[in-house]
Amino acid sequence: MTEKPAPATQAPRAQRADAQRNRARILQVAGTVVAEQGTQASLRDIARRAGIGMGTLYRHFPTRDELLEALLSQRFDRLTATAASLETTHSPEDALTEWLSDFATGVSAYRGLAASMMATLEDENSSLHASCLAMRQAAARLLKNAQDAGLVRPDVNGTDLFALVNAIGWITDQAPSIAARREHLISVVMGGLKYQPSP
Amino acid sequence: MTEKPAPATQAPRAQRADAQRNRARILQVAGTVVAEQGTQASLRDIARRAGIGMGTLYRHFPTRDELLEALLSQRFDRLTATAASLETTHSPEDALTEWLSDFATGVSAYRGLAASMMATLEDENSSLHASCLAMRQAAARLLKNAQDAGLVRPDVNGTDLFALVNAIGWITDQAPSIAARREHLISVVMGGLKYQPSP
DNA sequence: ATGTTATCCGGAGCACTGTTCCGGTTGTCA
DNA sequence: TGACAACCGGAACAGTGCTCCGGATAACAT
Repeated sequence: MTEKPAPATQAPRAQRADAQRNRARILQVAGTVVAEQGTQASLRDIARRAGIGMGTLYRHFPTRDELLEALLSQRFDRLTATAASLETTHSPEDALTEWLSDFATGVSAYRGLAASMMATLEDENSSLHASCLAMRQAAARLLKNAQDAGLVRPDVNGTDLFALVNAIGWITDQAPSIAARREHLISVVMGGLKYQPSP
Repeated sequence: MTEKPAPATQAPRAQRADAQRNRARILQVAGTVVAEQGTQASLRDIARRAGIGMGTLYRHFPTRDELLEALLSQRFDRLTATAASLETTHSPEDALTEWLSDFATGVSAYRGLAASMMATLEDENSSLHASCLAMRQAAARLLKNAQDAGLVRPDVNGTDLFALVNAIGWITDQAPSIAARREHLISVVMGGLKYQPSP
């Protein structure tokens, strides 16, 4: 067998400067294009407008999800942190209400974002899956607090909550006339979450 | 001006037999394929499996919506009739509840159906738009009856209702784990519709 | 039975998509 | 200064929706 002459832990070369430049440029352009066209934006278009080739884009982000993840991870992390913060500073009811409103606003940042998140819910290989999980768990804590305080139906779980809010997020980027009623629709669903003793 | 020598109302030739055969075959195959792949099924695939060319398919159904409309119109009409019937035979609350459950079942018939309906909500040129409208209006009547009886929040309109049910329909074909909780999610939203006096 | 012709058929073609692959270039380190 | 791994960019492939048109043919008139 031919052994490597190099040391056991072969240190990989540092990332080249042009690679760093390209990655940054891709992210910058992708932010613009996704804001324009939604999460289903043409990858070829992103590459073209960034002045690079398809190969370059795919090497940096082998998957659309990985590109989205790079664009959205800060947003997710912020929402996770906000949940933890609200948990200590607000009442269970206010914390949940406020966080959901915050989340719903974020979902509307990019058209198609709700669909992208749902698509990766059960795909553990997706990058978005990982970054969503922490956020979902943080939200589930807020939910549980509200349930323990008797303010929310006990038969709703974290996945239900996530699904409902994403459903609202999705429906509101189907038609402008519905987007205008987003807050209203959220209030209806929130009312449905509230605990209702059987008559 | 050159007048037509033919009679004033020039009778068009009868539709050819092969055209009728092809149309029927397209509908049959489209039903199968859409059941398999959802409303975004490949039109080329439908044509191929029907043993016809793309031109034939597009002449019979110039738009995907027109094909869907042909597949779904009976379903829509039935839901409209059901609404009218329930209005006379059931209490306002039961009528609304039962109809929504019926509608929600229908939305799950084809994957992507909720998205297709929403996409044509504001596109008056779409065939689905027309066939949906009567159904939506019938549903709006049920809603109004329930509101007049003080059973549903008065600030919900027919579009809100349609949006909410479609949102549930959409979310349930995003992931199997959520589809399993469809009835549950519907009950939460229904709870939110119920009138809640301010505390 | 035969001829005319409107109607219909089917696929080639266009512009687009996501994704893979590879020959040539270039930055980096010895 | 060289060597070479890392990197670049685009060609290529298979798929999509949709349009267009030369040729086949069913329905009608004679």
